[in-house]
Amino acid sequence: MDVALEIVGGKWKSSILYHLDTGKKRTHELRKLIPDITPKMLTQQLRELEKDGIIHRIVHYEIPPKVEYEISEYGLSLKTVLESFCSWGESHMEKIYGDRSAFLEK
Amino acid sequence: MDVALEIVGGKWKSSILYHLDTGKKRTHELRKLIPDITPKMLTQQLRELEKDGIIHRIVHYEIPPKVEYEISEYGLSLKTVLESFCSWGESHMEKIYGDRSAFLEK
DNA sequence: CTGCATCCTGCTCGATACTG
DNA sequence: CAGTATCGAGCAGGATGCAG
Repeated sequence: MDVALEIVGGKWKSSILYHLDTGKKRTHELRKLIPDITPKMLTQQLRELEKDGIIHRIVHYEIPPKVEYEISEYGLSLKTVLESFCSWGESHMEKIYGDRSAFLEK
Repeated sequence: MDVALEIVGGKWKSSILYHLDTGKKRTHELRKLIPDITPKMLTQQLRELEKDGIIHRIVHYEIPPKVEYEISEYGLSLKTVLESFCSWGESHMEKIYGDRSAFLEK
């Protein structure tokens, strides 16, 4: 349990995984998709996910640099679990706040 | 997602839920089951779980005091999700460390 | 464009001692 | 037995500036 939490527990990891689910993404694309994340945190969380084998880091040696990230095959096994976890969170949220907008106003 | 993480994210909540799964427990029983937890943290985490509607707090007004905690009906819906999440963590752990003992030595 | 290094802040959690 | 209060440490996370 703790092991699993360490992997998804980072403040931004769920967001990153959520967006990578749509397909391979470049670093800058992720920044736009997650506006509030700082470059540092993005890199840091990506490194951790990579270290855990959840995502792949694909470096293209060009000028300007180009780096892409995608969910690994192993990461896909996590995705399934995360989805059920996430949908529980959603229904819980609705129970508490009535609807999503009320929460976002926080 | 973040909503769900806030609920299970506490350092001890998963342990507490795990033990309460076996049935109603008194405060002191939980302390024995989770030796490293301090009284403060136990109470704090229990209060948060109670606030989120995951567990029930049953107070018996006696001398000496007697308080019991049990998983609520709503908490049961979380349990299912947690179990799949947890078993993913276990298989991940085995992939990384080979087996459990290697992890516990950390 | 991408990523690292540095410094700093805030929150979570731990230790300890105390009340009803 | 159950819970609270206070203090302090550690670490994840934010801001900023620099490098390849």
